[in-house]
Amino acid sequence: MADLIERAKSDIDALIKKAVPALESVPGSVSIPKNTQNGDFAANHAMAGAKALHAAPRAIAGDILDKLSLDGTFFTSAEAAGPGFLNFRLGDGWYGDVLDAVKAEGADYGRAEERNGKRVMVEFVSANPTGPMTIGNARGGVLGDTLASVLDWAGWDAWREFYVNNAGHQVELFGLSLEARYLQLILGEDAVQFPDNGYHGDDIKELAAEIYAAEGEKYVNQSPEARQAAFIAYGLPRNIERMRADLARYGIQFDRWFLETELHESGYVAQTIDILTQSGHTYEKDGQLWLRNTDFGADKDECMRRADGTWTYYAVDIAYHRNKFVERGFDRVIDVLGADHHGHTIRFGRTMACPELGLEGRALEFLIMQMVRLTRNGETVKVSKRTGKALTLADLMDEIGRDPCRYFFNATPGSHLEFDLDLAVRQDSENPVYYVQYAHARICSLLATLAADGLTPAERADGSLLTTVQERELIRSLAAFPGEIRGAAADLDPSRINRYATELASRFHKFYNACRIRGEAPEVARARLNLAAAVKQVLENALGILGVAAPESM
RNA sequence: GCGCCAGUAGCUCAGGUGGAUAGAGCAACUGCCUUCUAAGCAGUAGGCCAGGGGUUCGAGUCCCUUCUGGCGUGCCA
Repeated sequence: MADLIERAKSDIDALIKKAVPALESVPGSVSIPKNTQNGDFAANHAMAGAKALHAAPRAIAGDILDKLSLDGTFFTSAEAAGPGFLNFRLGDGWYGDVLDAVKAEGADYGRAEERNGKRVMVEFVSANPTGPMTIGNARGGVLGDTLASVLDWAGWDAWREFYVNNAGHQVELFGLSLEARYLQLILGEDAVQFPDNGYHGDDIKELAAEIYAAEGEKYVNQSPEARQAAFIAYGLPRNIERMRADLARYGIQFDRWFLETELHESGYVAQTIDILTQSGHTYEKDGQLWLRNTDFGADKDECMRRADGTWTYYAVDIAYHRNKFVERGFDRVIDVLGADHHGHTIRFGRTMACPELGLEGRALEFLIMQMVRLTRNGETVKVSKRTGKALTLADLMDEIGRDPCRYFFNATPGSHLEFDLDLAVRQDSENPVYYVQYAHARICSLLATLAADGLTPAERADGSLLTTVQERELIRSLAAFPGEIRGAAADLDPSRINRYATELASRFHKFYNACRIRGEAPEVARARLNLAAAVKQVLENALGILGVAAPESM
């Protein structure tokens, strides 16, 4: 990977330490100043070393400058400024090198130079299969999917997994709801009471109607248990298939849909909890089995097995994570969860420390995202799958489409996200995704139009032909791409790529308005066209990570 | 009560491991298309970075505290 910003920074660090070896142990750093009048890079070594060297920062800076040699480097000047910064300015060669690197690496520009050989699982969405995907899943979907892409680009072997809770209370409720709707079709709506906590959505009614249409009244005289089991067996696969289809429209495909029932049927849950029992970390109370999670520093203990013999979610989750690490050997696991799960993540982290479980020290991380706040007319709207009033992901795809949705929901995970239902459609024109896509379409048009005039991009870049402020800032943005991917991976913040793409587009639009191509001297025109082509490439790479289309015209 | 996350322009939000004059979009106002896509660009205006202490050469950023909001503290997942 050609990360020319990183290389320039480490070059500066080395140059300074070579000039004044006493700074070798000083934690000086090189950064990019906000204001470009302060140079392209600023080093704070003189300030950081003031104490150790018992000298004023400006004096140290002067000493460094005296002994510094810039011959054969990327830099054309270095000067002391402000409280003791050393400001370095890049020469033409560096700018040309950036463009050549983009051209050389093409669709791989930004990727880590080599795979790290490690496998990371990103588990995300994992919605109950008791109804359609909702708007509540839109955020976790794009964050998880994009995070996996970012990790892949950063050198990891990324695996996308959807955990299907196809067992447990919610599924029972699903069966009861289907049963009620089915019987209501036959016996009349008033003759059958709908379960209190049942799923009220139309999708349940539709499934019940499907069953009735296919098999008639055959279930009326069966036992409730057999009937519910049959309806669950009918409904869940259909719901899962529908979720798969909805997510595919959203641009998300999983490597595996992991069924919770697998953990039950194989006896893996029992086996896992048995480890806890054998090692003395559990106790019985009122016919229930409890994990003494306080042993590991948690604020409370956790129920593992209910009095009726069924496993709790917590018990199954321990087994599932043991499966991820121990059975399947993932080096790292990242669970993308809503903020309403954060309490669980803290307590679960404690459980991981149980020595006998084999999960101690394993790299389990949580990407906690804050909730999406839905508003209408400025007021918060409460929606839930159970009441059947949730806006579905399919609705979103119909009304807004994939690209704006993926861009909109890929926002800083830690911040609340406001989604105004009234503005949902209008967001079309406001969404920055169009700003980015427009830049790409503009470049495509530019290249095509000028090719018709016989003008093609320069084969090799010459930085001395690209010297305006707009050209230089644009090239620096191109150079920043590899570092942005690394940062997004390190911070588990895929929304950084969104912001990067928006800034790159912005700098391109400024360049486009400031720098003409047609009518300029041929060398200049071809150099600028080469720059535009490089921007097109990096926009495609960034949009590819985001799962957003890069249209050739708009 | 305890725990986690947050509070930055009228609104929605950016502000790597502390750095030089806190940024962008929307909304408001002024300009720019007989030549490469105006879904664009240039400019004006808008701020006690919730309040108060502290750490140091230097704080939106780190520590303490108060206030406000969201979420959790289910044998739901």
